[in-house]
Amino acid sequence: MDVLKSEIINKSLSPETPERLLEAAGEVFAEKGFRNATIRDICKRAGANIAAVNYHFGDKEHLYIEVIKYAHRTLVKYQTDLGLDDNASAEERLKAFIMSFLLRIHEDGSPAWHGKLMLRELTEPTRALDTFVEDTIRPQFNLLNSIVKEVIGNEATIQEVRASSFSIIGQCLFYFHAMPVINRLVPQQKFKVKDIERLAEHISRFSLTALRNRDEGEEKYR
Amino acid sequence: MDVLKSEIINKSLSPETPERLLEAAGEVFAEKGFRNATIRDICKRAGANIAAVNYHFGDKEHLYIEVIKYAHRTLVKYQTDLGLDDNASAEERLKAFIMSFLLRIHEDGSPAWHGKLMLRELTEPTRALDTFVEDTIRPQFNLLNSIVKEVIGNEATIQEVRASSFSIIGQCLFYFHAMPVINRLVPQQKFKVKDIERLAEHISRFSLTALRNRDEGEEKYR
DNA sequence: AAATGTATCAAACAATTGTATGAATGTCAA
DNA sequence: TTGACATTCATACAATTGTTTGATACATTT
Repeated sequence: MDVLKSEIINKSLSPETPERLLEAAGEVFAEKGFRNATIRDICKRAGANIAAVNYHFGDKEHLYIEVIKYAHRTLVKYQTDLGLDDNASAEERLKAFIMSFLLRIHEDGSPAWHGKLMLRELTEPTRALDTFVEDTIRPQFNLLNSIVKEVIGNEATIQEVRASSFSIIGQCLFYFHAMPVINRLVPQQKFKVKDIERLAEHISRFSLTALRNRDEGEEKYR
Repeated sequence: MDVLKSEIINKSLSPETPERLLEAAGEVFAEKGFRNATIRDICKRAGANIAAVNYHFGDKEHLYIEVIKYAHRTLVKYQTDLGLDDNASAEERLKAFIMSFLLRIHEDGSPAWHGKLMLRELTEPTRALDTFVEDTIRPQFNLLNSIVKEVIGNEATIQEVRASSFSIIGQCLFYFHAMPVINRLVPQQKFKVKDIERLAEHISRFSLTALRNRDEGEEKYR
């Protein structure tokens, strides 16, 4: 409603329904997956008619593609502002990266479905994954790689850097993928913002000590 | 009704069709998920009639439950024999654990669908997850915890031990969850048995150095 | 006011789904 | 053989799905 004023300048007069459809479809797709999501459910949540999807987006698949784009659009807003100064050390930047990663994935706030949808694309990829990897994931991966390389030192091979990055991402993603199992294994553990911070602390410590003492492991195992 | 009775009493008479159904259903469920899997597809792969599922298992949901049990039955066979002697060090046991974990998850052999099905249960749990956690996952988790505690030392709190175990499992699971993304990020990387071994080597090194130098991280961050 | 084009609506369509049914086939004991 | 039983088969059914259609309401322009 607030943004309606600025949007009116553009072409058509009804920007509301498509946006409501995108938001509702995002929730449903994230929750049920592409095929289990029904157009009727989406339209019902959006307060729109059953024919609205076909009218505004053509068909279900095109709606999904637009949802992915929509999610990507709002995700890039989040991931830029880490709030750390330019001359921060690699260690600090790594910790900020992990914290940001965890928060972005674990948000219970308004755009909660973005993360779930991303997870679905990771696990059961659709045609949308290719552009998703190139536009969203690879930049993040490159950023993490550069941080890791700086912590390890310049003697690290690209393979070692990548493997270490995967180790870090894997630790973060675990708390997202395996949530139902975690809740059953350790029922008393909660995941409020405070706990996420503690989690980021642990992963940072774990990873940083592993990276800094890499030479020790090397001489031990080579 | 009499379906269950007959299934129990003389299973020696016609063990073929139910078993073929379980095997085919395992593949399809793992590949498509519960709701996207069609009975027609399952029966077709099993070389059985469309009515076979309803006859032998009642309905689709009971078939799924039996598939989970069936998968669990064959999984426990794999996970016991790690092939390490009794007086092995904690470090060696950790490495063996990781290697076994990765191999079990990454097998391209005959029972390839067990892992995928497990992943589906992790991500989108059904009623079968509860018993699955208690019977299969928790014992493994306890085993890993004991190993980690031995590496760190007795001064470690239970929370630290658990978090470290999660860090290790997370690294392993990542190469299972995010495979489509990994293939796009690093297309040249292959995952033959040889590569799995190298992977286990990396995760072991990464985790062991993190665990052994835990005190360093502590004084740095506390 | 009339005309035009856009958006929404209820209803119906064809395809696919899980499930049920009754006949046909096979098996084995009496 | 006959008869009882378990199994398999083709077919049908009801429910749900994505999609289409034609009528209707609304806003802007002529």
